[in-house]
Amino acid sequence: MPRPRKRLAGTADPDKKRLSGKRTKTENSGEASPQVENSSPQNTSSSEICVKNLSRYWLMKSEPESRIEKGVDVKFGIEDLKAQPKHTTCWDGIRNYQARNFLRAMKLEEEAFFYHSNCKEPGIAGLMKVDVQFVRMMKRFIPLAELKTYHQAHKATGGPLKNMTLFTRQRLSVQPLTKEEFDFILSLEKKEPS
DNA sequence: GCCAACGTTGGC
DNA sequence: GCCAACGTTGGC
Repeated sequence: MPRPRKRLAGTADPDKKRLSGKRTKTENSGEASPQVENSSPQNTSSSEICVKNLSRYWLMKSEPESRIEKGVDVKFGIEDLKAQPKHTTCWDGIRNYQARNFLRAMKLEEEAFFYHSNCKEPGIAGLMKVDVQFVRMMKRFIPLAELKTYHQAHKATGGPLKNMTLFTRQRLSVQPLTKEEFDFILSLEKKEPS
């Protein structure tokens, strides 16, 4: 069943459902499993993503445009994050196992890109730190199309975005980035839009 | 709004 | 455990 991406919750709200909110029976393993940070480096999935998991940089998707789902507007763009008390929100509403495991693997203060999805212009809008708090806008919006162009080129040249999860794992709403990917994307801010 | 990709469900 | 049907994600 639905209940996709982010649904906001101010700092002040204790009630709301947390990201671990139990739903149907199918939750199995995911729920019971404890912190990922504990000694056991249990494998989440593909080894490749596991490795990235150690990189401690993230990309999190959210929809900046209004869309009603089950009577609730799922809109939550970077401006909405900024508008939260303390610029902070709690990232709930994630059901996909893999995405949830990544949420659990995050540590405070790690950096994450805020990605706008399912909208007119998809792409990376800003920076957050895990907490989840707004840090700053990108100096310029980095469109998906531009990232895709680099991804394609890097597949041939072995550049930093050659394995970017955004393109290799479609539909994953919380994903890890390598330091190389993260730094390269930050470097794009200073470049002219391609 | 369309639809490809892909995750989930459930019958067998 | 297989796999068809179904539901969701998200670009275009």
